[in-house]
Amino acid sequence: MYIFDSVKKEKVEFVSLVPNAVTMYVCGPTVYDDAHLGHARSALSFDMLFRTLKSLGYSVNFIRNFTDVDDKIIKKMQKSGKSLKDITEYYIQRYNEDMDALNITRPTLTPKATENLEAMQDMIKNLLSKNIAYKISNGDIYFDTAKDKLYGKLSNKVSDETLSRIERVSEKRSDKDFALWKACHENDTVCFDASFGKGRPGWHIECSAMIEKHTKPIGGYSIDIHGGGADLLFPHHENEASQSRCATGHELAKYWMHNGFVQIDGEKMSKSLGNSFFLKDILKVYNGEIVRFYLSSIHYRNDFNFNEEDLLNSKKRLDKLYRLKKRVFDASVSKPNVEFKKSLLEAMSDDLNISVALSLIDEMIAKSNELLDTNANDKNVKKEIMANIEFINELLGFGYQDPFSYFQLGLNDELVAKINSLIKQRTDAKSQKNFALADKIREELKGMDINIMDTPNGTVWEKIS
RNA sequence: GGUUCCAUCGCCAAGCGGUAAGGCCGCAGCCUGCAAAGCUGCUAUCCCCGGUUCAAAUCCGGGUGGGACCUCCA
Repeated sequence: MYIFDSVKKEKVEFVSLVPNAVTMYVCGPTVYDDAHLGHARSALSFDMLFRTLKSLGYSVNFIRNFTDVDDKIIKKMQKSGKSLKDITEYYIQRYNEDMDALNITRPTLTPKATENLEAMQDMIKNLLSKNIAYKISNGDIYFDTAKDKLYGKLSNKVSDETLSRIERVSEKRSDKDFALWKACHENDTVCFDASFGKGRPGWHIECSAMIEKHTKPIGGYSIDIHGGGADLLFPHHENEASQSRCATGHELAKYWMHNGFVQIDGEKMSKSLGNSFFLKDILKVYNGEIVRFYLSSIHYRNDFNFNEEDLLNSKKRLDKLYRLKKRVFDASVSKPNVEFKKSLLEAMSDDLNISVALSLIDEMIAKSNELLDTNANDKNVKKEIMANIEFINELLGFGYQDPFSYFQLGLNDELVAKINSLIKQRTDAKSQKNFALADKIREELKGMDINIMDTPNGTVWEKIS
């Protein structure tokens, strides 16, 4: 397995801390709103890593957190009058629903910040006792970045210019110091007790504390892989790495991986620009698997430019897989083709090279169709093809639907009945050599986005686009 | 301003020093009543200029043009 380490900035061979086992931690969402395309991309990227590692035989401990205490959530509380728990539980459920729709595997552990306050407080106490953290007059506790000689080595991004952009708090020892604990003020509703004063945790401390709590350090590292969106490298991951290093004496992660951003029609997607695409809006129009296939079709480190035209094009590629599946649907599953399985796994083992993987699948589809053209009833051929598709699903997470219902997505019973009736009429017309009428009916179906195909076993149809 | 990534066929997109994968679109053929689907074949010398090398889309230098991060963000 080779992965691109975004700290070393090069592709490196992955060697797990413990043989045959991997611990990976990915920064999850702050749950104050519905999940957008960016959340999907991140989850999808690491889902594919998760699946690939498992297929390679590793037992994988995959942790992804929920940030369920945060200023943005508090703002939402004030606006809506709802409780913190009402808001976060709702959006956690929404997040899970949306990710499930994309067939994203649930991590082995999904800790919440509010359920790990003790671990955070322990780490803050630890840092205070070492005089690496300090309290200012309003009660806030800051991390003293000057105490960590390695601060900045992760993102390589801490210049004076950069610092001038970070929020200035006069009592901070240095502008780069960041909050570990934000003290309660008179009107604050979200307050947790701690020996060093009531308050709530800063953002960065939660990941460090949860990793520390849920994993066992080995070989100088807490975990094998730490992942997240490209924007998190600085300051979030820099700060995480620094506070963990200072608190525990060892490094946080052996490898760091960051997924690229999603743009919409060439524009950056962000809350402030107001062009944020919620997953739920897309899922109303397109089946989750189609969205998954599209979003995963480009290498995880590249920027992804989302647009509907490309989505529709990528769907055509997935259609071909399902047409093949239709041809073998009645076969049981045997073992996948050895060469195919090996090459697919090899592609994904090369820093998740999905493009090569997809081209291998296209190749398999063409070969299989050819085989079926000449050996239509060879059970062993069919079984192997089914097994190939099954393996694609295991490794890449698509191809799992019933092939017939896949081509009927978005249709209700009434429409299906009408389509079948039209096809019957056309078949009758054909048998009477009334091709003019048959073609007219075909046109009518096409107007309904229905494609028909005459096969030796009768006329079959598909919903297109 | 600092840091950083990228530029490959009409569109999407691999490639990581050894002579340009794949998909969409298009064209031709087989198949078909005609189609559709499927199969087969065809379609690029890699933004520009230098350099290193027997050999560069791939490495180095310089341009040009985009993007991202540096503020909450996946």
